[in-house]
Amino acid sequence: MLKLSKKVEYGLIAIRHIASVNNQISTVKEISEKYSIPSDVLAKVMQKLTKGKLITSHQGAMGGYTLARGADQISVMNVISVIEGSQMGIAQCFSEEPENCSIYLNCTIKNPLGKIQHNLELVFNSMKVSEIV
Amino acid sequence: MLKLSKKVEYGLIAIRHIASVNNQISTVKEISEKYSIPSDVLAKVMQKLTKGKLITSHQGAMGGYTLARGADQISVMNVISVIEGSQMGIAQCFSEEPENCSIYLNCTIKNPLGKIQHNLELVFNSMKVSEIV
DNA sequence: TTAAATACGACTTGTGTAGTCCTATTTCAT
DNA sequence: ATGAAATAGGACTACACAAGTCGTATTTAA
Ligand code: SF4
Ligand code: SF4
Repeated sequence: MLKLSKKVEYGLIAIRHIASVNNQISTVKEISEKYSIPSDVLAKVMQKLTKGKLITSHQGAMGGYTLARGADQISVMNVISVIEGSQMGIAQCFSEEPENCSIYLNCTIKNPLGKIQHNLELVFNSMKVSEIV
Repeated sequence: MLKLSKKVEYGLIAIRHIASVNNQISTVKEISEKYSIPSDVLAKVMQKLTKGKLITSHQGAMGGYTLARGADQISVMNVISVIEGSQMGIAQCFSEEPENCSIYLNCTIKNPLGKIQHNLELVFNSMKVSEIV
């Protein structure tokens, strides 16, 4: 609970790695071996990051990945959103239809939790990959 | 991912409720009906909050629960810790033995994630139940 | 003595996480 | 052309956790 998924961690490690080698093209094999990450899992993470336009893929032999923008313009929140495929929500009613929560109408904590949600967004948005290198 | 559990939400709703009726004794039945919470689930949540000394139980007929301290001295973090039974950790290495993570030695993001962890703790610690009433 | 309440363990069901396996496609280099 | 190196992506398994249900024991006021 309240834990980042391994996929997100792998994504952060990979992006930070590419930034650390000055945005030179990097492969899944290279990264997975260097950080002991299962290559199949990392491969799918990279594909999601590509679809999310955080990195750019270069297919074929001698291919790999490079960053799609500066490391100072990629936040932890960006990585979370792209990999999870949805907005981060501290409670059900923030990430899906509020009506899905059977308690919604009687709920007395959604507003205060909204404040917490907002503060968490500030934290994740303000931490950029460039600070991690 | 990064979502509070229903147990925690139920705990917050219950504690807020007791505070809202000026710390008068309140029963599981009363709270579960008022907020449409499954009573069995709420019952176990209340037992955990009791063991965690956030609320006090009064057994037997005419029994129920009251707060064990002022609503301004119960934080959202307190509720999370007591109900989850462990410290909140944004990554495995913050809530259990770091060695459990097979990547730990090669991990390049644990320090930056530590900063995020610290900021999240600030957010959850600063929000008190008294602000929710 | 009875009824109302908490205490607590066992169980089921559903969802999500992490990882594996297999195949297709793209592209560079020979 | 061909083969090797790389990304693309679907199908599947194993496991852990979340949420809820059920049954029973214990406590205590009236
Ligand atoms: S409505 Fe209340 S209970 Fe339902 S998800 Fe939002 S916060 Fe949680
Ligand atoms: S060590 Fe790195 S990868 Fe392992 S849990 Fe901590 S942060 Fe996540």
